[in-house]
Amino acid sequence: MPDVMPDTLPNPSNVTSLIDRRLLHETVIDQLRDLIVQGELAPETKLNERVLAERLGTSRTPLREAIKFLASEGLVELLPNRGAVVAPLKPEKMKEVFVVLGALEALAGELACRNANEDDIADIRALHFHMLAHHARGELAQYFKYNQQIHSRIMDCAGNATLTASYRSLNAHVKRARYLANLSRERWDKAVHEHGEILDALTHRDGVRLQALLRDHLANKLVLVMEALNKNNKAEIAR
Amino acid sequence: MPDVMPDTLPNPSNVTSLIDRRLLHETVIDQLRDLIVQGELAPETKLNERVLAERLGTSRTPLREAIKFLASEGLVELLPNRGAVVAPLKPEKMKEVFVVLGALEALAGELACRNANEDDIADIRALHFHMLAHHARGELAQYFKYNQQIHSRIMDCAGNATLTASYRSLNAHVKRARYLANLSRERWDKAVHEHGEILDALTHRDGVRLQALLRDHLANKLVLVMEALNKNNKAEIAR
DNA sequence: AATATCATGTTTGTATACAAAAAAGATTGC
DNA sequence: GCAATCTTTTTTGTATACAAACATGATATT
Repeated sequence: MPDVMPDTLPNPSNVTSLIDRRLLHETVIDQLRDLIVQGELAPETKLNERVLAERLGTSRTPLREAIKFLASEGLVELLPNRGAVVAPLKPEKMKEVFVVLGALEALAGELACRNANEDDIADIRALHFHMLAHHARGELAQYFKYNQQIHSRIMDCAGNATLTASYRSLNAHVKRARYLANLSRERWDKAVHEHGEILDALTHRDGVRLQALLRDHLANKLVLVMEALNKNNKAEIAR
Repeated sequence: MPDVMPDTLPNPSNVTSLIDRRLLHETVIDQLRDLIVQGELAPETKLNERVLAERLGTSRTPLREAIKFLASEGLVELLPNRGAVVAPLKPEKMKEVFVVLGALEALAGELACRNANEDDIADIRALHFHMLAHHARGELAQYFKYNQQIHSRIMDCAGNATLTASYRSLNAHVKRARYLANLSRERWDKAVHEHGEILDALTHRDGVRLQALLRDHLANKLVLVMEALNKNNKAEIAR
């Protein structure tokens, strides 16, 4: 039969094809988002288009498109005729975000208790014990990683992509604050304990309890972030 | 020697300068969003950049930025190397959106019962009776307008701008489906009755009850939209 | 010297030009 | 006559060029 394999290596000369290949301007969006979320671009930093474009190895046009995209996510703010800045990390805004995230996570917990299958829960349990190990060794970065994964997996178990997208978008704001939260051992232990209860509620598919636990867990996290933000603010004022 | 009046009437030929003047590309975002939400640009319509730019009286660059912005809101979908299309109106997606909206409105109701002042509630009551009047006269468009305003005002009373933003973004999807919902008198009467209870719960600041009512109200609305969507789908298949 | 006005430079906003990819159409081989 | 490939055309993606707005620094006048 015919078929001469029409699509073997159609673009061998493309420089970026080695790694990216078919993702194009979305790369810029992800790169810029990472810079902001990881704090490399601090809150209120002016986004100079020429400089940033050069840094990301692209031109102003795709960068501006990425900026507009992230503006809709709330990570950057657009100033008419004055460009864009990284969205400020205001305590007031943080409170708002946490309240909404609380509702979204509570919903996810409820849905997850209904929809998760046993394999899902086994995966989450595995993540939980990884997290415990890193907690025991005091490895904060690794702990955070598994912590995030657990919450993400619960979110995924809810089986609602729209919910997941909203969660991700709002959670990006929280992630930005994470790097400045100085976790005391006491608080840390408490958070870990809460996670134990969360896993337990999920295991028993106790949706009502899981909702309450997730809400409380988030409220406690808010306290941490607020303390860190206030300390940060004071330091800035004293400067 | 000074000055030959360099900037007198720099753009006398600019057509749009008469009205807009200082709002710039955000105009394009709003225009495009309206076109999509009002159904002028039907779901799955390919967004031809040249044509659309001409239609909106601008160039491709600002239009593309607007498209990226709306992509983040979920109103358009980006196809790599193939441009963008108006996001399809899938029943599955609608279900998801309504579930999340339910959680957001419930949260808003709870917060509104705590934070609203008496003037706020009086305003909402006024809107409610306007809505009743239009319902009595069978004026659907006007009814929808006041209906939307009531829900928006409750949202505002929650005093959480982040919550409001998330709500607006998701609600845009629902608005798109509205124009095809063929409301029977029976259903319509039921929705109006529910609104009466909602107002009552708010008046008595019964947060728990208001939450439940808003969730139910939304669930009923979902049923309507789903029926309309299914009918629409069947019509398309039969076509 | 202080302030106001002007001049310069930088940055954003928009339009256009160019390149790569996809779609549509024509041509050739079977 | 049909199908597959090649060509042409359209459309997207990116870069650049130009114009308006903003910021900044200098000059002049009181």
